Amino acid sequence: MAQRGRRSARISGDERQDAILVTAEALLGERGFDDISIEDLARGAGISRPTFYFYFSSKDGVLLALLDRVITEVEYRVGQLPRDFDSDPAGAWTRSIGVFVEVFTSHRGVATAAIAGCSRNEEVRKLWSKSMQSWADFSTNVITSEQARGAAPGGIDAHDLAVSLNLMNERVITAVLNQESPAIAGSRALDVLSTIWIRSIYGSVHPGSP
Amino acid sequence: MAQRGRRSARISGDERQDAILVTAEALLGERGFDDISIEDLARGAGISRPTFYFYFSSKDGVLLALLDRVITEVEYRVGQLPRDFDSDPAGAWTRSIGVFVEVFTSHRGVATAAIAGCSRNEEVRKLWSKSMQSWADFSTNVITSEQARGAAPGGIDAHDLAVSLNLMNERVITAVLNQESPAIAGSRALDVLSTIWIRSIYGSVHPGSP
DNA sequence: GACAGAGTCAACACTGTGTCGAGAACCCGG
DNA sequence: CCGGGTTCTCGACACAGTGTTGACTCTGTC
Repeated sequence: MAQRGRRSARISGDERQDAILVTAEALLGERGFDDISIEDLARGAGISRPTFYFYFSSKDGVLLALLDRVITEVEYRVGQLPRDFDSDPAGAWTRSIGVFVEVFTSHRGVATAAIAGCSRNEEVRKLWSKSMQSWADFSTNVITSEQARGAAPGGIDAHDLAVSLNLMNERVITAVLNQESPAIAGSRALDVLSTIWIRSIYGSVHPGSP
Repeated sequence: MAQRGRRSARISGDERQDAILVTAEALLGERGFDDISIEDLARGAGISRPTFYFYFSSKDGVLLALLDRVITEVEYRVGQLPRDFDSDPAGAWTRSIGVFVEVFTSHRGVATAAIAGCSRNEEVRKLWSKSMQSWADFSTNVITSEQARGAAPGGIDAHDLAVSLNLMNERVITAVLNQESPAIAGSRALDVLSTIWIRSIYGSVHPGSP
């Protein structure tokens, strides 16, 4: 059955759609989103420019699809993590932040294009902000319960703290990925970020030790 | 001498240049940079589109000039501040951060357009990164000396910490100005940011008390 | 073997950017 | 007051990129 006839005379729609995504992610690895035209994507996928519009309504539609996959990967990997904030707070925070660092690093082009795209496109902004919101909510809950059990001091609203720290992560990671200056060394990013999270949540250098 | 003759028959070049800047800042108050065309700027300044190019080489040139003025204002106001980090660390940090919050808030449109523009334009990026670098260097020096005099604990590189906190400020302030979600309330921003700075620099909730 | 639908693309319309070259207004020394 | 350089102005053009339209070609199905 495999390969009925000689070959599928025409490449299927799904393959084409995928070819566009693959081309886009590849091109995003070598240049910025703005320097990629729809023509480039179409050519890379072996179709003409108008045909591109059969699969995506715009260049941003492609970015949206790519971003969606990256976010799903983060959600999945964070979901796999143990929730041992009360037994090992420092380790638990570090592991969560580590997922972001790793996933965004392995999809550098998509991550930077998507975050830059937030200022330009409504839908990209919506999708990204939805995720940021869910991560911030998760952090808020953990911080609130750490404050409730007396492990973390009050003096700051848990939600404000959670949002600010998540925004910091976003910005610091983008700076690293873009090789901006100033930025910090990629190899130290995780360490630096978790230190700041822990110090500002627990108000002390070594939390957890009773 | 005032108003020699009847009036300058033609408006001077400097006035035109200024009219463009004024128009740009006004329009940035009501819509995003991408939604403003060179035509809009020219019309606002009472000139034709080609004439615009006599004064600025592109739309980004205008943004660059506006950003430059904002940065100068921050530098000036930070320079006026007392440098009393050893007698009142919390207050000193809060006052510095407060300058950023105030100046960027009062030039909301320029600030958000410029920061978004970094991902698009080389020169805007250069200018912004130069300033970020100088603020990060300043913070690094203060943190280093706080660590040296034993007021702040080690365990984190002063420069890494300084850069990350400055990037956090940038991102949190932009989120507030853009009314993003998640973001924090503008009225609490200064408080939240300084709390995070102080906790992560001093590793404790109340620094300075010997 | 014709019909439906999925897929394809040449050609077009439009928007915005940037350039060119001809000219108008202005300034100053002679 | 005149001539010549400088500053300033804009109509007309060239161009790149986006998005649309309408006709055409497959491919599987009844």
